[in-house]
Amino acid sequence: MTTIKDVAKDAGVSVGTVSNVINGARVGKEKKILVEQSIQKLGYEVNTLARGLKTQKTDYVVVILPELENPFFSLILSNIEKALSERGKQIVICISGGDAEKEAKFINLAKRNKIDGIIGITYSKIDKYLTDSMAFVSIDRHLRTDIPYVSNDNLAGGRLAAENLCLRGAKNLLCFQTISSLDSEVRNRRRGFEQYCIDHGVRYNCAEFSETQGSSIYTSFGSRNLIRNVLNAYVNTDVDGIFASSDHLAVVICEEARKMGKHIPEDLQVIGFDGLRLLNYGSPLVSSIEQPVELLARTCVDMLMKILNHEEVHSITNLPVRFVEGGTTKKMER
Amino acid sequence: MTTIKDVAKDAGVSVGTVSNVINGARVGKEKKILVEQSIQKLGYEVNTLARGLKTQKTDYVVVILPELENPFFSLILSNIEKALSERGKQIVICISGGDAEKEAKFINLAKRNKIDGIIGITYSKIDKYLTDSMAFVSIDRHLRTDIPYVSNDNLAGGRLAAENLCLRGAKNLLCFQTISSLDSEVRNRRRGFEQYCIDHGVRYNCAEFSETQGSSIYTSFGSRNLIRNVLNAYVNTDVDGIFASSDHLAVVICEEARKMGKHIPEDLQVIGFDGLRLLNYGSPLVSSIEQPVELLARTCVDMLMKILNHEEVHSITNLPVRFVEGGTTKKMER
DNA sequence: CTGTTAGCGCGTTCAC
DNA sequence: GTGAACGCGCTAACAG
Repeated sequence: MTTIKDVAKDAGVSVGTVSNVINGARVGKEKKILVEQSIQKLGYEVNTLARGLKTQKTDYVVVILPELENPFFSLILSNIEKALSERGKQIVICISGGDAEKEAKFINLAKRNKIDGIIGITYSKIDKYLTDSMAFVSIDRHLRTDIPYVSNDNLAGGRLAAENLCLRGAKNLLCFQTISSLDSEVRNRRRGFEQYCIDHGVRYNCAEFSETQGSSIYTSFGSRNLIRNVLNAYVNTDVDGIFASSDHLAVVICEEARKMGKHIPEDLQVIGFDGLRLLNYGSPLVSSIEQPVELLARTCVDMLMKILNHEEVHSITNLPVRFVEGGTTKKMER
Repeated sequence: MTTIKDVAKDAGVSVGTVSNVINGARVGKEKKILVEQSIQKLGYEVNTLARGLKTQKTDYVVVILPELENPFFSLILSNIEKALSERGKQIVICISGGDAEKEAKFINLAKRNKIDGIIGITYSKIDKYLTDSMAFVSIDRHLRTDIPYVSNDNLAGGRLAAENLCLRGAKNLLCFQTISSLDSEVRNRRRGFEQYCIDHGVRYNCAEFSETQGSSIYTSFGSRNLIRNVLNAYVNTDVDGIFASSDHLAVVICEEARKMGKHIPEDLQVIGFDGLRLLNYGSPLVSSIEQPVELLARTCVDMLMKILNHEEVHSITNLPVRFVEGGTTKKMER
């Protein structure tokens, strides 16, 4: 392996000068050319470990995600990757499976490895593992007062869902969500939903179920039986509009309701949350409140950059959402 | 930050002894306990940069992927992550967008950063960027004779597709694929398809289209017009069975064919490749040849570990595939 | 501008 | 079994 010393010797200058050339400091024209030639000739490349040891920085950013098989998370990762790579940062992924210990382990590793910062979407209790020294941006979750977080306008999203069900003729609504949602900003989806119903005198109920721990806690496919049971309790009442706390849940609800003989959207309208699309590109899977994933990712990354730059940052929780028509709600006249 | 020196001082031993404790070398019992206590007390953690500088290893592995928004790739990443994290490796992701330069840049970065190895699924010409010194495992692509690769049994997959179309009554088949597929092992899908047709005297055609470069080259949603044109040329012949080289393509073909008035699977049966499912968990999106993604990932990782271990490895190209029923082929009597 | 040098934190010789 | 000293490759501070 060729080092900075070899280059210095070959170019007939000192290592300091070589270092200056590499890092764009002012260097005399001729020496600079000499050094560049030697670098070319020897095929020299900086050893970022040595550099990091000195500077305590690595240009790595850890992204913590509960899952990758859930398209919503891979979509977020994809967008974060774009924004981060534009900033010259590389991404180390941590797939936590919702396991707080694994998250903690990774945060520790990140510290040891002198990772520049962390962007995390986490629903477990990791507050105590976070040292003040780490640059951390949270998504959809308020972790600690000193940790900024970014989320869409969940309150407006919930309201929007209720409103769109009502506009399409639903009279008796149901808010259907997972327990784990209760922990995070996501709970505001329900709040917004309830607000609208109360403000407009709409009949409504709220149902929730706890997802089974394990392989696919964020997918709602593992908990199909639970969902079926909850749904059973409502399907034969005159509930005619359901707001599900995620598209995953909405898809399963639609499937199960159809099995129970319901026609969607004629008998029962369903609105999900996230705005997922077929293969991430095609048509919406269900009618939904769409999250601005790209903006969300970009906002997180900007925020992290500011922190690394020692600028002051504040949480942002009002990223705009919108209703998208996906075939599980009735068409509206214009 | 507390260093190994601090621990040594606190424990009243030398740094060498502390190092030995950390790395499990033989150390006197009492001193060992002393050191461990100090480590606890001071909250000491090894600086992996300093260690890496010395050992030239980092426990990082780069995974190169064309895209993340394509569920097939995120599924692969998910499975690779599982296998790799079991081995104590961390993952740095490189999303290339099919850009050879970006891939090259990352391979270089990996070298500079003393990354342990690379697992890559790449369709561009990166042969020349690969230095012999890097541990590299390729997926679905034969890059160079000295670089091992892993792929499923594409030949059998193609045959299986043709066979299943025929078993379900299709008489005039069409193999529909993208140009970019031609470059890699994926081309064997067509070969297998043709083999079966020739062996069994089945009428068949092959159509291909070149995907537009850009944002979503692997998704087949950007190239909808092209697909439509190709399809148009065949849809009014008596073609009644299509084998698409990916599920993405199959989905678009189905949509477009339906728009053209075809009923699927009655008038036209379609089989894709990959075995993607709704939201990665639900029912198959289309009838398809399913890839053993988990096995594929595990095989890659095992192979990489062997390389790092200086064991000899050989390419594996016969991972088993199977047909999955997804509603775009007719039901078969049993 | 340029060269010299002192660490960054750790692993690894050797002597003992 | 233990400790002192050296070097991994680089940056930054300083002196010239």
